[in-house]
Amino acid sequence: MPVAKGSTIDPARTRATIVEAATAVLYERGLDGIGVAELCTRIGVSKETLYRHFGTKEGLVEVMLRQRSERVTQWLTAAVEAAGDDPRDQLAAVFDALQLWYDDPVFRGCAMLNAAAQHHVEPVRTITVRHLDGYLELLTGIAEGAGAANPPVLGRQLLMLVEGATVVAAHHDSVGAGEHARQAALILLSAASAASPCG
Amino acid sequence: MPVAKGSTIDPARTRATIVEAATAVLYERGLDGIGVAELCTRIGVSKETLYRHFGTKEGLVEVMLRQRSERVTQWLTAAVEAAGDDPRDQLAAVFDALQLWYDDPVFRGCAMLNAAAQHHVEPVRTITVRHLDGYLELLTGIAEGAGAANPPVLGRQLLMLVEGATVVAAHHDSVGAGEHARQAALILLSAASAASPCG
DNA sequence: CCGAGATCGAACCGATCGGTATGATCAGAC
DNA sequence: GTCTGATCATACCGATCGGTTCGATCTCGG
Repeated sequence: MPVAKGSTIDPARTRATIVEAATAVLYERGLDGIGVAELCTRIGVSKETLYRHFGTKEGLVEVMLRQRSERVTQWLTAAVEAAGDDPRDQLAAVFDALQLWYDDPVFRGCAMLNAAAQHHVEPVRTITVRHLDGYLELLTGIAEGAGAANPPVLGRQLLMLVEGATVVAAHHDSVGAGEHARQAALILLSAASAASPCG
Repeated sequence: MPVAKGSTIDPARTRATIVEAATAVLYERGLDGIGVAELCTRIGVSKETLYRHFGTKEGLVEVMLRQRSERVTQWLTAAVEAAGDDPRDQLAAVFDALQLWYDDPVFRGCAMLNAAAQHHVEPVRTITVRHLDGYLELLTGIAEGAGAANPPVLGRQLLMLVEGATVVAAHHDSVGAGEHARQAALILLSAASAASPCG
């Protein structure tokens, strides 16, 4: 049932299916936690096909990490846009979305950070840096919209809250992690937006 | 020159030396980034000796992670105690200490989190959870000392800032990460301690 | 001075790793 | 109907993995 036999119209479809399935399996087991042979079995594709599409295991990993980074960032961006124009609502939407992720039974932390923690290879590290760049841009934008005194710094502090909440949810306790981080974020936003306390 | 030949008085010394050296090498290369053979060469010890002391590679990893977790936590605790009685000074001391760590050329993020990100084995995950427990206890104590309205929640939010700052420093940019996190932490502390804003 | 035991170096083990090659099968284009 | 090429299943490759074994060497306690 997987992928399909023969040249089923579409090599691109095969490639997409591989990336899709590999993303789930590699996220669950860890990049080095499963060999190519077993990975292919789980995906339902032959090694020959996988290597023709991606060259090496590393190649597949990079493609899938890039796609995952893009999707997650777009997902968060969409949540922000759906929250309206109030920066406080936008920020709250970020952490509400994160809590939904934390509650997913398959949640295992940020795939890019997990990858960077083990694969010291340069391409993977670059993907992770770009991924955090995307988050930072989104959060700094909210900080700007709120009229923060120093949007880049506030954006970075919010990034720390996002990543910290994700780490705590993944490795300690996910219950209420998003909510607690959201409360903290809103406090920081308020403090940075008021020219002086109680102004 | 390493460890010493024959039964040099002290098997315990050999064991300690192995843990010490393995900690540095495994932190730099990643737990699965180096084989036992090369690891032994770098340490300057024979495989036979390593396996007699630790049974398996996993056994060595667990011993070294436990030791590292204890040391780091004690180091942070000492920094807090040296900062005096003012909770604000104590909290600032935490992030100042962290920034020193981030500036170390060998800094590669939290070893326990890196390990948990790849080794899905239970013992390693347990060590990581205990590690975060230790941080949380320290930070919640500061929150209590500051008379926070809800010390457990504030402690958790501070934990997120600590871990978030470490992630950002390790995988994005270490410059000023500790300082920015410290500013955010102090804002949260103020907000949680004041019964009402500007009270 | 001799035995116990800690260590070393190196050979060795089976398993698994990432990656390649082969031969057959099957779908679609022409 | 035939050719192209995407796919599969399988076998295979050398390298490396974690782990074991062995003989020699050295230190210390008695």
